[in-house]
Amino acid sequence: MPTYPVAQFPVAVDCVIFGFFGTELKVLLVQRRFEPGQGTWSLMGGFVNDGEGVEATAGRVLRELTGLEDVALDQVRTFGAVERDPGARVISIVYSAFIKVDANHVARTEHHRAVWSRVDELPALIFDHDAMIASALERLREIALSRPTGRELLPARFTMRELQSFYEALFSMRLDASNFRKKILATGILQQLPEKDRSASRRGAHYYAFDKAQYRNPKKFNLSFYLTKE
Amino acid sequence: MPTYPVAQFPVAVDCVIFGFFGTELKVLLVQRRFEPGQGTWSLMGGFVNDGEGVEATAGRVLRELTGLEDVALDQVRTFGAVERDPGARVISIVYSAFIKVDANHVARTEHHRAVWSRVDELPALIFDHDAMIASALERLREIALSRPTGRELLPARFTMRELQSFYEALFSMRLDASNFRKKILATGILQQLPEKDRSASRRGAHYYAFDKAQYRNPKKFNLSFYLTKE
DNA sequence: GCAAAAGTGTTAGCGTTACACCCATGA
DNA sequence: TCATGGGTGTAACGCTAACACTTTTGC
Repeated sequence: MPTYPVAQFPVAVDCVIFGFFGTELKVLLVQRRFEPGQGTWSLMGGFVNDGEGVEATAGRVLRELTGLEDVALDQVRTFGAVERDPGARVISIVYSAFIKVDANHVARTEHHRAVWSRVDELPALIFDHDAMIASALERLREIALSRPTGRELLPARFTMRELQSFYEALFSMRLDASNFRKKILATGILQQLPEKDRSASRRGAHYYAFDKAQYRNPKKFNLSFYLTKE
Repeated sequence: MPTYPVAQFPVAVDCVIFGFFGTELKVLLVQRRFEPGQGTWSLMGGFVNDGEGVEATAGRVLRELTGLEDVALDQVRTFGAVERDPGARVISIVYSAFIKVDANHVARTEHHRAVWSRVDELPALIFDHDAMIASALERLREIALSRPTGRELLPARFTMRELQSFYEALFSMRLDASNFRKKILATGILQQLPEKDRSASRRGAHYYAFDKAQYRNPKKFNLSFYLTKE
């Protein structure tokens, strides 16, 4: 450290938690529990503690809200404008996480009065949390074009239509089912399972799962999504 | 702010300053001026002051080192591991900047004992500054594939070969001159100037400049660089 | 048989790579 | 005139978008 005195700040971590619900991409919002802005919709956040790495803070925040452990967290961006929080100068590091929604953490999220909100229909949010979500979404889109994505958001097995719906929700575009199938199968990241889902059609749709090895290291992966209609 | 006490930390900004020298992409390194690690090679950095946005801190750091104003700064990533600086818990936000090297700031950089170092031949660096540079470089590569890049690094006018050399240095690959020319011209971001550079060939190579309007908003921009040889 | 979704096949066209070839000019 | 880098042309190929078509099966 230099010899002159150095200013110090509270450092927060805010988490953009994504979930996928059939055809809708959503983020988890909570109602802020203290002033300023108590009761306003907000991302789940927390302050970095002494002796705690910021990634660990993000993990703790996620665990508090959802009970989930060992969830991959991606650092998105840091927001450090002077006036971003009118109550105090807080520098906030945004992380994003992708979770599969199930009954286990519903009780916890309800305790925090958390709700899932569609990313394209967000309510008014506190501070710069709308920009935080926009950054996280932009990053997610970039990632989804350059490497396999969705394993953390989709159930263990899923139909081709469900996977397509995920990409359609992410990019807000309709994709051609035939071409989507060929492109995604060509990457080799999917394994076809013997079982079928018969809920949506007479014929039934094969379930797929991500191929663990190929997912990490796909031979070929250059999805380019051009919108087909709408 | 919550009712319980919240830890506070010094927050630093470290700048990865890129420069392009003919065929070599370099970063500006300084010798650290205080302990721990005084004298070790390091990125230029500074601490965020009270009432100063982190982007402003980055601007100040860059100005101190180079004298340059109004340089575009990109936030790269925040490094917040507990032990990253053994002297004190410091959370550091990394910014990158691209500058055109000229005589004006050489005096300043010399005052800081700064040197330009090739990105592929970096000396031992303090703390996690090697990871910071790696992150900045990775980001720069991503950006260069998705939108016009190089205006901040190249001189006001440049030959096609120089532009190609920039991409070759950035991606460490040789590109086919004929195809590079066609691809980059197809984006419409270049204006051919009437003057020629006769230093490298008998015939002379046209100078080009970036078209201001097209650079911001190119009609078509999907450079995909496949290496041709080596 | 029919409807409805799953899944396959085909074609035209575009964009790319690789490389041959022409151009301009100072020495 | 020749060497040198600048610049143009082009053929083969791969990939994509669009969409027609076949399959399966409960009703």
